Amino acid sequence: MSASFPHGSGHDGLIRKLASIASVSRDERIGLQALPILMRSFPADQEIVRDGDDPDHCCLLIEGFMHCYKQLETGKRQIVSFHIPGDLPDLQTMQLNVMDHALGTLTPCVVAFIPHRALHLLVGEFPNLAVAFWRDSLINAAIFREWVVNVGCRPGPQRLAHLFCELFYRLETVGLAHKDGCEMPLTQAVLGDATGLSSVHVNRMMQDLRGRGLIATKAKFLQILDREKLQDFAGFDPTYLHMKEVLSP
Amino acid sequence: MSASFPHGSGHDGLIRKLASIASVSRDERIGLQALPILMRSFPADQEIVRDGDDPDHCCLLIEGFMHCYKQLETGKRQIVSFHIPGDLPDLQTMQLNVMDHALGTLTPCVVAFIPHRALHLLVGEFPNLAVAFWRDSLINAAIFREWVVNVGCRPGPQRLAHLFCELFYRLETVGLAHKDGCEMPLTQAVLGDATGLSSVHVNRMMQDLRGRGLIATKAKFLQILDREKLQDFAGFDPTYLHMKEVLSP
DNA sequence: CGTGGTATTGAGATAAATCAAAGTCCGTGG
DNA sequence: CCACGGACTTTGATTTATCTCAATACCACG
Repeated sequence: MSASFPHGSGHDGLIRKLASIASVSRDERIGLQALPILMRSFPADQEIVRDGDDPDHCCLLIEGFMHCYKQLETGKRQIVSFHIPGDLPDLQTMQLNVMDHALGTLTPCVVAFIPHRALHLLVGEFPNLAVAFWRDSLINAAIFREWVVNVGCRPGPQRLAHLFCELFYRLETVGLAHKDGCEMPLTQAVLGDATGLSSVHVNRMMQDLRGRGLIATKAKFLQILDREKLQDFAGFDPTYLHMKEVLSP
Repeated sequence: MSASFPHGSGHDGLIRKLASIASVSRDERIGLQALPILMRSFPADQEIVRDGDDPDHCCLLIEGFMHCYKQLETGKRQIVSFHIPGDLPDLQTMQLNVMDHALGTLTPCVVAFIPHRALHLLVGEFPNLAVAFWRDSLINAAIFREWVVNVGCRPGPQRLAHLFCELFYRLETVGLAHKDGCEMPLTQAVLGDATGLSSVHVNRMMQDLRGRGLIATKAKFLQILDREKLQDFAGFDPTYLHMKEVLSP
C-alpha cells in the first residue's frame, strides 16, 4: 500500500497533519492507525464532492492539488481554497450536513476517504483530537479571511503574488517545496477563478511580476527569484497561517 | 444586571447561541451559567481586540454591531466579517494564539468577556460543548467562503444586495429583524470596506438597488421591499448559513 | 442654528473585462 | 520521428466597471 503511494499511507498522513497542529498522544496515534481508510486515485478535473451533497466521509488529500469552489448561475466560478497533500479539504462535513460548495481535483490525485462514523467514535474517545480538528478548521477559516482581503483590496499583481507566497509557504510546511520555488500545476484560468481576475488579466499580471524580477515560470514550476521582495511586494505576512504557534498539550 | 442589558445576561445569550447550533444538556447549561462573565459597554468605533494580540478571553456580543477587519499598509482596509448580538466574534482565540485581524465596534456595544481558562475547563468537562464551538467556527468559515465569492465575482449591485440578504437573514435568526427590513447602522464607507468597493460607488449602487425597487432606506433602517426579488437578484441562497440543519445530540 | 459627519453629484482617470486572433507547448498516434 | 490536435498562453484592440478627486447637499445633534 504505502509502496504504491509515495507520500505515505492515509494513516501516516493524517497523524502527521494532526501532529503539526496539536500534540498527539500514543493512544491517540493507535486510535488513528485503526481508522478504516479507503484510498483512491482520481484523474485531473474531477468533482469529488458536489455542492449540496451530504457525504458520510471526509477526504484526506495524499497526493496532488485539489480546490473548493462555487459555481454561480451567472456562469462565473469562484475558487475559495486550494488544497495540498496533508489537507482535510472537507473536514467540516463532520459537523455541517450540507456542502455549500464543491470539491474537485486540479491534478491527478490520491485521496484517502475516512468515514464520519469512525471519526466521530474516535473524537468521542479522544476529545483532544476533536480539538485538533477544530484548530485545523480555524486555520482554514483564517486563510479564508485572508482571501477576502486578497480579492477585496489588493491590485492584480499583488493579488497573484500573495497567492504564490501562500502556496509556497504551505507547500514548504509539508516538505513539497524546493529552495527556489515549487510545483504550480495551475493554469492561468484557474488562478483567475481564485483571484477574481480574468485569465487574460492573470496572464498580463504574471508578465508584470516577471518584469519586476520577482518570479519566473518554466513549465509547471514557479520559481521565486527573491522571496523577501515578493513577500514585501504582496504585503504577505504568514502570521495568518498559524504555523509556528506553540503546541498546547 | 439583566435589567441594564435588555437582551439578557451574558449567560443567557451564550446558552441561546449554543442551543441554536447544538443540543445543550441540563448539566451543560449549569456549567455555562457558572462561567465568570464580565459585561462592559463600549462606544462606537472602538477597537476591542488588536491585530497581533494574544487575548486571554473571548467576547460575546450582547448588543450592537461589531466587525472584524484587517488594515493594510497601503492604507486600504478590508472588513472580513460583521457581528450581531449572540455572536462570538473572536472564539478562535481559544485555539489560535495570535489575532490575525482586529475586532472593533461599529455602534455602541455591550460585550460580555469570558476567560479562556474557564472556557477550557468547561469544554474539558463537557466535550459536547467543544463540538458546539467547533460547529460555530465552521459556520463562520462558511460565511467567509461566501464573502470570497461575493467580493471575487459579483458585480457591485449584486454584491451589496447579497450582503443585505445575509445580514437580514442573520438578524432574523436572533429576533432582531422586522417583517420588512432591519436596522442597518452601517455607513456607506463601512459597506465599501466590506464589499471591496469605494464609498462613492456604494452610494451609486444603492441608488441602483433603490431604482430597481428592491430596497429603500430611511435613516439607519434598511427596508426590504421584495425579499424574493432581492435574493434572486443577489443570487442569495441561505444554505451556507447552515441555520436549519438537524441538531445532532 | 452652527457644525461635523454622511450622503450625493459630476467629471475625468484607470484597472480590469471582453472579444477575437495568433502563437506555443505537449502528448498521441501514425 | 514527425505531424496533428487540443489545451494553454500570449497579444492587440475596444469597452466597461470602478476609482479618485473635489464640490455640494443633507441631516442629526449639541
